[in-house]
Parts: sequence; structure tokens; C-alpha cells
Amino acid sequence: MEKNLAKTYNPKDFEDRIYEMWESTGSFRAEVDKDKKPFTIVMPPPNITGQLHMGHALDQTLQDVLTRWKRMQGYSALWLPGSDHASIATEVKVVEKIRNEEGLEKEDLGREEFLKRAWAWKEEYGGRITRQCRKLGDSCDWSKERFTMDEGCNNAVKAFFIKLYEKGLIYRGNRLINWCPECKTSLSDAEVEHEDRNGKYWYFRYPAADGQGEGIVVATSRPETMFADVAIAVHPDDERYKDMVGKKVILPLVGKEIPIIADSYPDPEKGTGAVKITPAHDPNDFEVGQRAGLEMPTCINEDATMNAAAGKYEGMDRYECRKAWVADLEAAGYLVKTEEKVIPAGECYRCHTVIESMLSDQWFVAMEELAKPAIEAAKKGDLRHVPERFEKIYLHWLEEIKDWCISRQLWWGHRIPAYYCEECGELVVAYDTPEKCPKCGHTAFRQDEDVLDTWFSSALWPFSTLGWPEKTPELEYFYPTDVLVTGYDIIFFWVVRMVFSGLETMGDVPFHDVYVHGLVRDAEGRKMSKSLGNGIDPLEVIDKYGADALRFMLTTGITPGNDMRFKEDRLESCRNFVNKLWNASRFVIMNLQDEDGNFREMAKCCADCCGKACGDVTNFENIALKDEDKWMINKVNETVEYVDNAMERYDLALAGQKIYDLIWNEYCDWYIELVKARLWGEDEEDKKVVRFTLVSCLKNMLKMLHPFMPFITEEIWSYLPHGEEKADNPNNFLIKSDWPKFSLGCVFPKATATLEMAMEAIRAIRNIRAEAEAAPSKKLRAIILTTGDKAQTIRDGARYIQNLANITEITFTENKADVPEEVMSAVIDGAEIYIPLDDLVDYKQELERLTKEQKKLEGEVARVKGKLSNQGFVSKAPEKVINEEKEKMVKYEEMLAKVNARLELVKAKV
RNA sequence: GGGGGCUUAGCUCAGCUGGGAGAGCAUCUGCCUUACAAGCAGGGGGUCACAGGUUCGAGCCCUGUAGCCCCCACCA
Repeated sequence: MEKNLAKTYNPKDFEDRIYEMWESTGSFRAEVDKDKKPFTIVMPPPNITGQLHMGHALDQTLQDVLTRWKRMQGYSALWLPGSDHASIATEVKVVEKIRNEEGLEKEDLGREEFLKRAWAWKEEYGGRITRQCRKLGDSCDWSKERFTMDEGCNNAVKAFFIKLYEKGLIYRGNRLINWCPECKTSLSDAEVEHEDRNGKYWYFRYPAADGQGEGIVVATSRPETMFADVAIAVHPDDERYKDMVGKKVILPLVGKEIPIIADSYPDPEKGTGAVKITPAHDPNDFEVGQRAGLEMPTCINEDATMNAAAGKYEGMDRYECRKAWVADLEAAGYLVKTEEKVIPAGECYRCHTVIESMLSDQWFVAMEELAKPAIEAAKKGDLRHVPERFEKIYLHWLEEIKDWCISRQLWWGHRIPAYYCEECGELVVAYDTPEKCPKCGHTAFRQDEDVLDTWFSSALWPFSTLGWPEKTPELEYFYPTDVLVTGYDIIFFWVVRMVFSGLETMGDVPFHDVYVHGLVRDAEGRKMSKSLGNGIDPLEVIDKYGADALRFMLTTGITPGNDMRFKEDRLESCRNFVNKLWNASRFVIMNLQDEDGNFREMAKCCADCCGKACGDVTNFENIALKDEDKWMINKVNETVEYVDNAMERYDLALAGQKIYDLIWNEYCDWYIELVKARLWGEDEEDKKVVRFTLVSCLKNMLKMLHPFMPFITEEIWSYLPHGEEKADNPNNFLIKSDWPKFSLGCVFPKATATLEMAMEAIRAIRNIRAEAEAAPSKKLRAIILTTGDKAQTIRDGARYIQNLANITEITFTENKADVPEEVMSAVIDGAEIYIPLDDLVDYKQELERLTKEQKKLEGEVARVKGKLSNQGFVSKAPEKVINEEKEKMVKYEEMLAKVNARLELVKAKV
């Protein structure tokens, strides 16, 4: 009874089973092991609000490839998974849910009850993504799974907050912040997106208070903020307004008198050169106001309606007010002119409502001191961006950084560990509610209502997940992590903050490398989004094509840092590749077994041979390898070296491509075809050699492919012979196997030359066959005219030519006279091939083909000649390059001469 | 306003430190050859956006131009 892979590849038959097998045997577990080097990746925690999308699939597959690769290289490879509480995003979802299902607002429920619902949401949906990750094959250590709001993370958040507070780096202040009127919370600068919108400049005249002169004209794009104007500013050097500084103007219709002040902020070139100053609703004006010691009244409420300062407009929405107010001003004759203008507006990154600059009491992190070491780390090279260009973005952000507003007027999140004495209002920052007030001794405290920015806890992720602030063995061993894999869209939110937080708490960068990937776009190049409905569900793709195909498509179809388009045809071609591997493996397994499904004997590399064709052999003296075996072993060996180099550079795409070529183009198209004759022959000893080579090469290919396609490779692995070891022993799983090593013992130059020449001859004959329209099954004879140093090489390859070009008999000769009249021909480097075709000889075809060949060779000869006769080239180019060119010269001239001679003959026949 | 990316075969994209243009898909021809038609064999198809420059030599380096895209930016 044969024990082989199923006749058709069907990923559903084994993917879940294999994953379950890995997980239940603890194959993903990474332990503190002093005998191994650590390799660590922390997974960017997906939001608990979301579902797995293609972005995650890409991000995670990249991490999984790296983790599996390092694990096989013998590292204690930890890929630490988790999810993010996503304060604002989750709160919005939960509010929506309560509104839809219970018809209640969160205020109706109260904080405690609301948080119960939020946790229930977390329980219900929080695990959704992590369950979906398993479908992808993610080999993360689930035993270490974390949540940004679990107890440990909460401790870390408090510890970090208190540490910064005590250093004076966290402070509470009344400053201008970004306010989202929809989400009703403050936002950090990073959470504001800038979008150009069509708007206007309105030019209004502010009449002089003393009635003298024309007053002053100022332009504004936000007339509704005029109610909070406290001054008009002009540049001190602006001649136009020099005399007016110090005088007063009247706020039109409002009637309030405001001064004209001089400040360096106004740009005389812009607008009228005079700027209205509204410190409570504009960041620049705020600074002017601070410098000039101005009042800072507000006129807009937290819900973007006008407040009492707006007089009769009180209660109106800010935009309605704008309309009415402008109309009234115009009617009263204050509007001088309007101008259409594109105005960049700040929007909330969650709901895209235009944010309002507001004066507000909030908590801030002072950034200057924290940013410095983070900048240094990148400049010194402790932190490396791949690709490099992203370092610029990182540095730019840090160099321009302003203090970080970290308090949010939300309920779902880490509550700020700040307490106010009910008696005297004294502020105490502490882990828990203080016993008594250090100032007045009172014992009643009120905790700050606000929660922290989600990114405050994400910033600690690389070490809070390893136990910080405790000094755990895991933290000691796995930190700093090795690489952070993420999309370029969250460098500001996250990468930057992890770096300065890591440096601050641990005194070391949280990771050495940042591997930045792009976005997965749809087939038309659009961003995948819910609103467009063009998202492609990874689970559906896996269902249709299998996880291995999806993973291979995602990891090989990209250039680091660049976006990719999701094209179904590429997915299909990846699936075809998986299928190809499946079938090739089926062929190998079939030939390994006897009728009862027992493994037949294989060649042994030495007396102590484990008998599993491990492929780690470096000395093949004990195995009677034939040239094609050596050639194949050499190809695998070369690929090992190439793949290692590519992987080190995070060039997964090139590594994957190379493995693809090795498996399909070398192993399947050539090697398997080459050894079929031996497998079906009589030489039992030789069959053992073939089995050995087939299996050992396949094993090494499976190993190299495993990080990319974990499921199918593990499944095939389980069908291969493993000597005395049991295939179901977890230690013997492919996931735990050793990564192949490049070996000089696997380089076989002579065999490789033989195979390459034979392959050239085979291609030439196949070509003749196709053009002469001779059926592939038609047996042909060949006469090969060859002299010189390549003569022996092609003679050595006779067997291959016979087999793969379907030639019954090859005659080698050095004498042109031995070539029959009625033949078709081809010239390859070092030999001329003649095929007697009897009645099939088509000289017209032959003439065409030879003419084409002649043109090509003439071109080559001309090119090489040109180079070599160029004095500059000969004197300046490296010797190696010159020699190569000289060799080509000889080769092409010889070939051309042969083609020309043959062409003469054929012409005569036509 | 500042910064970055892209422009290579009909389509989607690779091309590492400059030394004879590649892949997948599509297309054409012939094959159900005992692992695989999700396949096999053979073929066609490119002024590497444009213009200069450096170099013996440029898809690759420099300068400029054009088109597409992205990010950042205090929005009078």
C-alpha cells in the first residue's frame, strides 16, 4: 500500500491539521535558552476592532518568514503576538453598538457600565484576528500573547507615566490642542491628517477706534473665530502699518476695541500683511498671544457650536455661524472682498471631521529631551531602516516634534494615574489612589477622568510584553528585539514612540532594524478600504488558493517599502507553483517506496550514515554520484548561498524567486527528467544514488521554502524518510529542522559544465524538432561535430541528449565528411549538431533559422570587437572583464564561421 | 512651501555595489510524453519617460524636464 500524497493538491486537507500539530506540540514556543542566541520580533498588535485584512496578512507573513528562518538557523526565535485596545476606535464602535442595540448614549450608562460593555466587546471580538492569524500559518508564541490593556501592560503604562512625571517630562498644562468635535476628545499632532479643501479668504475692514483713517483690513479664512479676536498683528518693519501700531480698532459689529500690535509673525507678503489674532483658536495666534500677554477668550464649544461670545449666534454650528456672520458683515459694509482659496484643513484620522484648535487643560509629554537620543540612535546606526530612505521620515518627525498631548476625553483606555485631593485640589501621581493628601492630609481623592492616548501604551510594547517594569529573564534575554516589521503609515504613531520610550526605560533601542513595507492595493492600484468596498479578504483567498499560495504571493511580489497591487493572476501562478511542488514530491515519494509503502534503500554517505538522505553531506566520496546528481546538488548549494544573502538584506522577494526557480526550472524541468531513465533502469545500486539525491535535494529545497510556504513543506516533509527517527516526533518536524548550509564540498565544476553543454544541445535539438514540425515522439538520430577542449564535455553529456531530446543514436565526429547531406543543423558553443531528418528536412526553415542565428552572432561579434578595439576599454577596464570579452570574441567568431559555412550549403539547397 | 517614490515587454513588476535587458500573466506553435493540462516543449515581443552630463562603458551615478502617486507643513 502506497503511502503518498493525495493525487491532487488540496490545501484544506492539511493546513488546519498541520497548524494544530505545531501548536499542540509547542513548536512555536521560544524559551530563554542561554545556549542559543535570541531572535525576537514583537507583532504590531492588530486592533481588537478589526478583522484580518490584506495589510495584516502581508505584515504578518513577512514576520513569520523571518521568524521561521531564524528558528531554523538555531535561534531561540520569539515572535510575540498580541492585540491593541485601540482606545478611540474601539470606543466609537462600542458607542455605536450601544446606540443601535439599546438606544442609549454612553453617558446614559455611566463610565462603569460602559466599560463593562467595552470589555465584553473585547472578549467577543478581541480574539477574532488572532484566530485568523492561525489560518495564515503565523508561528507566533501564543503562550506569550498579550493585550495592550492587560494587567502587565497597565502596570507598565503607570510605571512609565510616573517615571516621566517624576523627571518632569510629563506635565499638565492649559495649551492649544487638536480637538475633534465629533469624537469629543483631544488628539495628538500625529492623529491629525491634513487635507486640502476649497475655501475662501474674506477681507474685512476693522474700523479705527478713534475714527481717524480707514482702519485696517485683514483677511481670514475663519470669520467665525472673530468673536475671540483680541488683537490685530502687523510686522514691525511693515511701513504700511508702522504708524498704526499701538492704536486700536473696533471688532466689526461686535464693537469691542482691540489693539494693533507689532509681532514678527505676520508676513507682509501674505494677505494684507495684517493678521487678526485669535489665541484660543489658532496655534500661531496662541504664540503671539503668549508673547504679547493677551487675553485668550474662546468662542467655540467642544461640540463645534458657538458659545456666548458669539452673541446672537450662540448655539449655532460653527459653519452655519460663518455663513450668517459673513452675510451680516457684508450687509453692514465691512466685507471688502473675497477670494477663492484652497485651504489646508486638519482632520481627525478616525472620523475625518475638521479638527478645531482649542485651548484646553491636558496632559503632555515634553518631547525635546526624549527625542534627542532617538535621533542619535538612528544617526549612530543603532537603529537601521530598511529601506534606508525611511530614516529621513523618522528623523524629520523627531526633529520637528512638539510636545505630545497624551490625555484623551474617552473612557476606554488606560486611565491617567493622577489623583486630585477633594479638599485642596493637590495633584498626586501614583500607582493607586493615595492614602492621604501630602498637603492637607485629607483622604478623599478623585482620579483624573481622562485616559491615555492608545499610542502611549503601544509605545511600550517591545518591553512591556516581556515583563517590564519587572526585571524578568525574558526581558533580559529577548530585549532589544531584532526587527520591527511595519507599514510606512505608522512610523510616526508608533516606531518613533517605541524608540524614545525604549531608550528612556531600557537604555537601549527597542529593535535594531525597522523593516518597512508598503500597502497592499487593489488591482487598479487603489487603497483597499471599507468605504470603497474593494478590500480582499485574506480568509477567502486562503479558502480558494491556500495559505501557502497567498503567503508566497505576498512575500515575493514586493519590493521593500513599495506598495503592491493585488492581482489574482499572480495568486494563481503561486498556487500553480505550490501544485508543482506537490506533484514533484509525489513523484519522488512514489519512487522511494516499494509496493508495500516501505522505503527502499538509499545510498549512504558513510558508515555511520543516518540513512535519511539528510543532505548535510559535504563529502560524497562514498556515493557514486553521476554528473546530473552533482549538478543538482551544486544548484541547491548555490541557492543556499544566494538565499542566505538575500534574507540577510531582508530581500525576501529575491530569495523566494530563487527558490521558485530552483524547484521548478532546475529540479522539476531538468533533474527529475534526467533521472527518470535511471529510475526505470536495471542498475539497482544506481537507483539508490538517485533516490539519495532526489531526497536530499528535495529536503533542502523544502527547508528553504518552508518559511515562505510552511504548510505544504511540512506536509511533504512528513512523507519523506527520516531514518530511524519517527516522523511524528515534534523534534523532527520541518519547522524545527536545521537551515541548510552552503558547502564547498557541493561545488562540482566539471559536472556542471557537462550538464550545461548538454542542456544547450538539447535545447538546440528541441528547437530543430519544433521548427521542422517533427513530432516530439519521433525518434531521431544526431551527428555531433566537435573538436577542441569542449569535445569531451559534450561527449560526456551524450546520455542526457539522447534521453531528453529523444535521440536514438548519437555519432560524435571530428570530421565534417561524416555529416550526411540531408540534415538540419544548429551551432552551439563548441559543437555543431546535425539531425538527419530524411523526408522532413525543410531547408527553407533551416535557412530562416540560420539567418537569424547569423544576425545574432554578427551582432555579438561586432559588439565585442567594438569593445576590444576601444583603446579606453582595453586600458581602463578591469582585466577580468577584458578577458571575458576576449573569450566571447573567440567563441562567437567560431560559431559565426560555422553558421556561415552551413548557410552556404543550405542556400544552395533551397 | 519641504521631502520622498514611481515611469523597464500588451498587463503587473524584478533588476544587488555601473560590464552582454529578466520573471509571472497574456499571446503564438506543437504536445493529454507512465509527478503535474494548476502541465510539457518551442517561439514572438522592450529607442529601460525625455534631455543633457560623468565614464572605456549607464536601466543603474549626477543635473534638469515632464507625467503619475505619496508623505510632511502654523489653514491671516
